[in-house]
Amino acid sequence: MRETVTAKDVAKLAGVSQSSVSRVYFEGASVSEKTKKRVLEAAEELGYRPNVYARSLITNQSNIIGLVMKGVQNPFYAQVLKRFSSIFKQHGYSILFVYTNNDEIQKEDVETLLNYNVAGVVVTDATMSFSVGEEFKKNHIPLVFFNRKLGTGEFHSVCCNNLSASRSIAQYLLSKGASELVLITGNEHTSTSMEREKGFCEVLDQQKIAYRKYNSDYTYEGGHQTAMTVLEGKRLPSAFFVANDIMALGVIDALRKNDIRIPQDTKVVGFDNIDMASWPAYELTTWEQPIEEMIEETVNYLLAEITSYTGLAQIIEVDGKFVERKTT
Amino acid sequence: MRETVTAKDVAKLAGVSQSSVSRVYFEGASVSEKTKKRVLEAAEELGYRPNVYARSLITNQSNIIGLVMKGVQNPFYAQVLKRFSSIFKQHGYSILFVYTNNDEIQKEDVETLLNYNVAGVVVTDATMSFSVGEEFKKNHIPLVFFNRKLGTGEFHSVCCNNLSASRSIAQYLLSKGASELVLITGNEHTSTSMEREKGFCEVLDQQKIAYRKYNSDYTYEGGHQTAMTVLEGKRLPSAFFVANDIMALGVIDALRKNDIRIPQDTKVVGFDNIDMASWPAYELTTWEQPIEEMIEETVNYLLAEITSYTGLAQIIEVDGKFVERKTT
DNA sequence: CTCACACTTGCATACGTATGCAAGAAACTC
DNA sequence: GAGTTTCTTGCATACGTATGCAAGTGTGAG
Repeated sequence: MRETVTAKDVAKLAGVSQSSVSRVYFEGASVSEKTKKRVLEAAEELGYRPNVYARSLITNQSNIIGLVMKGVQNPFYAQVLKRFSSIFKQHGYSILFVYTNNDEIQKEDVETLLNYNVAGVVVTDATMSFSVGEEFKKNHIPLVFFNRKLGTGEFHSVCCNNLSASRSIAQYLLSKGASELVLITGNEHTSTSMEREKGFCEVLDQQKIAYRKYNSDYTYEGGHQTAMTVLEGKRLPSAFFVANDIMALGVIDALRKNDIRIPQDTKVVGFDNIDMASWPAYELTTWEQPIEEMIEETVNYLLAEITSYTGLAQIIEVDGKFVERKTT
Repeated sequence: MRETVTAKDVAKLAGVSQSSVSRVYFEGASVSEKTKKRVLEAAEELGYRPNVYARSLITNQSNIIGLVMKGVQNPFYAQVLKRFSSIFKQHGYSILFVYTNNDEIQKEDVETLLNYNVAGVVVTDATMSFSVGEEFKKNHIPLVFFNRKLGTGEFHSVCCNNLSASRSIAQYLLSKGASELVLITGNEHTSTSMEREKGFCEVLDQQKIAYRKYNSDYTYEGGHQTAMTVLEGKRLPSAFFVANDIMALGVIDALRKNDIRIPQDTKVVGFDNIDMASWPAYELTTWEQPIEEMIEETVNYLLAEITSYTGLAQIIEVDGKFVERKTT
């Protein structure tokens, strides 16, 4: 039923050995131009494609990048997915997409990645235990935490400089005369949430400005719900700092539902600068994460580690920039 | 560096043959409970995981589903991605995510899918040439067009009943007293766009209602831009039918920018019922595509075809339902 | 022409698993 | 207990490729 064309078939047609066929398709092997040409012609005629499984079996390598993601529905990560897929394809890698329901990456997911002997792994918004990270290290599989950190430098990580960003945001809000603030964080176990909280609160504490903190979950619904809860309290805060944009949109809609005018009655600042933040319906002031730069850093590191594994980890923080719009 | 534990190692420790180990991990092979237990214990102790590449090499099968997608940034497809990943994982399949930049799926992408000998393929919003579809058929790889059609029944397809849906929408708008309409389509080469146009226009033609048609691209920016173009004309249409929600949001924002009140001055109807359609900022009237049902149909077909390939194709159309909100 | 060297090629084998076959063990029938 | 059937197991081999090794080819220097 399925006529598999093997290197042997091509060899026969081209009048060479199977080894030579193999060498034609193997980067860096030594073949003469003449046989290369003959092999390629024969391959073309037969419709030969090297069998990735046989190849991976023997080389113990693959051209697959594992991409672990949870919040696909957050436009920020949708864009991240798109860019990673696009760039890795250019470099000849395919994407094994691993969706994690739970916050923490499951053992099952890790096994999948190990089973396919992925060339590298990008973990985006899923959290991961230390031991799982070690598992990859043990297998010499390069790993990057994208927009997350784990531990204290044991693993490679590419992030926005959340600390300085959230400090800037706090200072900006204070300069606008905000007096009583509300902070809405994302999943409290994530480094991004903790850092954005830390930088923000540091400044406020220092200036002895009162603030309330609410914990949410990085989703629109979460932001919306949390804002509703905030509004149950008597006092309307003078500004909201929301740990990501999609939650911020939920907050804005909740405020509007309560006929609270933005930015007159209160202000809202998000984080990410997703496309929607610039939509006329929201015009959200936010902090732009430099996605392209972050992705480039991630890809470069992974490709380098794939070529020659060192296991050296570094925490790379890129700045991004403040984007002022109409919610402040 | 990488200590690979093989079935042979497990066999030695368990005091059985490699074949027996293999049989323990192979669905449906005959092994006694006793040896099964011993093998599993030995495997546990050594940390054995069957090598997928060796397995695929010999069985000529894989546990990979290829998912081809373009508009990841459209929340509709983000949700589709999430659901497919989740469900296929439950059935023991991994997802090879293939992002296509171009409208049409590239030869390169097809080769990737064939190289990995995917168990099945789901093509969502990418268009595909007939010959490419035949390629999969030739290799007995089940293929589903999700929310798209190709040809006239040669390939399996799961769609919303676009024709009847868009007819209903037209009738609804007429019942609301709309007199001069605007239709904004998506990518004009896609079956969804053509069908939604056809159903809509059929009704209008029949009733001799005037309408203008504009071609756009299924994105927010496209919808926004197209609406701006529409508004350059002198007459404001009494209603817009926009071929998907994300474009419709762009249309709404464009209308608002021009101080046009919805639904008083004009009305807007979308298609998909993405989460954002229900957000207070938009409250978009739309047609709900029954994602869960469509996904279930797709998965069932694929799983059945994977178990036993027939190559029989069917066009499955599910109804969905009208969701009336505040833009009409 | 000889020798040394670089380059190219084929042979044989290995990667880790699945599976047909035959033999052995076990269970069951009469 | 003998005969029959079912279940279980090990042996050997195959899947399609990469690669060490040795042999072959060609090139250039002297």
